[in-house]
Parts: sequence; structure tokens; C-alpha cells
Amino acid sequence: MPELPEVETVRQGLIRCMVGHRLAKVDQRRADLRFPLPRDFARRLTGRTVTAIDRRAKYLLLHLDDGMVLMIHLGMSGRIVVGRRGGVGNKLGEFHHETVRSDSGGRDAHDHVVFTTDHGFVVTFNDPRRFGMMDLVSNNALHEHKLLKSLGPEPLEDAFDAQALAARLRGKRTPIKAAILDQNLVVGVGNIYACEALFRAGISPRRLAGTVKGERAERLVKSIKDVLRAAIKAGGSSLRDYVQADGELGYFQHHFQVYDREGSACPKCGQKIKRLAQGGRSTFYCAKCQR
DNA sequence: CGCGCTCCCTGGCCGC
DNA sequence: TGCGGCCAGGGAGCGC
Repeated sequence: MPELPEVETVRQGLIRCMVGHRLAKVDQRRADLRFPLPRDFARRLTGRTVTAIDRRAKYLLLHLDDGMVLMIHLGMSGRIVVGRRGGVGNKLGEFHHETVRSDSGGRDAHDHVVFTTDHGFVVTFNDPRRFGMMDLVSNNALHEHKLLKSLGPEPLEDAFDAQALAARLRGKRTPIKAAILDQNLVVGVGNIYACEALFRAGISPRRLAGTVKGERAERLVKSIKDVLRAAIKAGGSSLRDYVQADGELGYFQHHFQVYDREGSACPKCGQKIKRLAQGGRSTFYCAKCQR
């Protein structure tokens, strides 16, 4: 998925074509994504105006004019593609690097929900693996939502500092890589940015989480913030499945220093980058630079 | 409670 | 070119 920088990029794209606009039509093409969609999902959204779009962790939060919030998670393979009603329009219909489409043209088998705004924007949620989710929740109860209530701090907020991180890691005997992927510890960091942040901080992914404190915690916090900010600035990373909300490609993948670079030279020392499996996921790192 | 593992689902890619 | 196996950015849920 889409980790924090990609979700943030999508959020910024959606603000431009949805905030202040009314959902004139909502086409729900499946009963469920990862979870069943709420009862009367399309009917409850139709006619509503989007008043604001926030992000919490990797969740997009579309605030509606009736006090409800549409929660969207992109899972591993979720994308949001924006086009114009009745035509390709601008660069808005680019898809999967090359296929151009509009709503009047083809429909992809994995287009699960399609919103059409009163200004003629067609916003399509596409998710081949269906690990994504959507839910409709009252703004008042938003923070009690099961999926939001135990999330950790936002990594880009000032409150997430070395002390806060060290406090959360204290006594933990899991590898630091697993710890920073845990959304209850800190949100938004997925497999790619976990690898990149640990490399920048010079910390071994296998190091016991509880030993990351003091100077090391300072370096890790700075690295997490730096890599996420740089990726947001680059418009996210485009991997196999991901494009920005407007179909443009993010380019941060060209800045990966270790992720998916097994066998290549470490950009700092030149030694070969290694790969190891942690909790069933690949970790890429430099055994010399990361301790 | 903390931790590790499995599973949800589809598709792309690699090797044969 | 066809096919099986493996891998993929997340994270809920289970068992120990």
C-alpha cells in the first residue's frame, strides 16, 4: 500500500476535486471489500457534500455535510483514480502508467466504488486485492472507531520525538523493524519506509526495539520524519499498483537507498545490500552501515 | 498482555 | 506460451 506519503498524496489530490463538491452519484459495485460495506452505503452518500478531507495514519477521512465521515483505507493495492465525466480530460485519466480511460470508456473489473461529483469529477476506487476498506461513521464517534482508537502517534507531529519513541519501545524484545511497522506504536510507516528509515538512521533492523533509546532514538525519529517528508514532497512512490490521485506518478521510488535493492551497492559504503525475512516480510539493509 | 503466525485476495513475474 | 510457485506496499485475528 500506499504508506503514509502515498495516502497523503492521494488526500491532497482529492481535496482539489472533492472538497466543496456534492456526490451526485455513487456507484457501489461490490457488497464488500476487506469488510462488508455499510448497509445502504451508496444511498447514504448520495447527495452529500464533502466538507473536508483529513488523514489519520493510512486512513483517508472524508467529512460530509451531514456529520458523517467516510473512512477509506487503500490496503495493499488500492488506488484512487480521478477522471472527468464524459471524457478523458487533462491528464486525469492516466492509469497504470499507460492506459488512458474515462468513465465513458472501459470499466475495470476491480473498480469497486465510483463517485461522480456535481462538478463532473469521476473518482474511482480500484483495488485488485481487496485488502482496502471503507466505512461510514459519525464524526462524534470517529475516534472510538475500532480501527482508529488504538493507533499510535502521527510521525510528523511534534509530539512524536525521541523521548516518545523510546518510551514506547522500552522493554520491547521484538526487532526494531517489526516495532515501527506496528501501527499502535507509530502510524504510517510501512515496509518500504521502515527499511529506508532504519538505513538512514544506521540501525540494524534486527536490533531489539528496547535498545533503541537516547542518541539512536533521536536518529530514528529524525530518519522517519525525513524520509516521510521527502516522499510526500516527491508525490509518493509509484510501485506496481500505485499512482497519485490525479494519475500522475510519484517518483520517490527512485530515491530508495535499500528497499528492493538486494545485491546492489550500499550508497554509503558500497557493500552489497542484504535481504532478510522478518515476520514474513522482506527487509532490505546494509549489514555494515546498520548496527 | 505481548508476540509470532496465518490468512484475506488477485496479479505479475520468474523459471521450467 | 503455459503453468506452478513465489512474491507483493497492510493488518485483523488467533493461539500460545
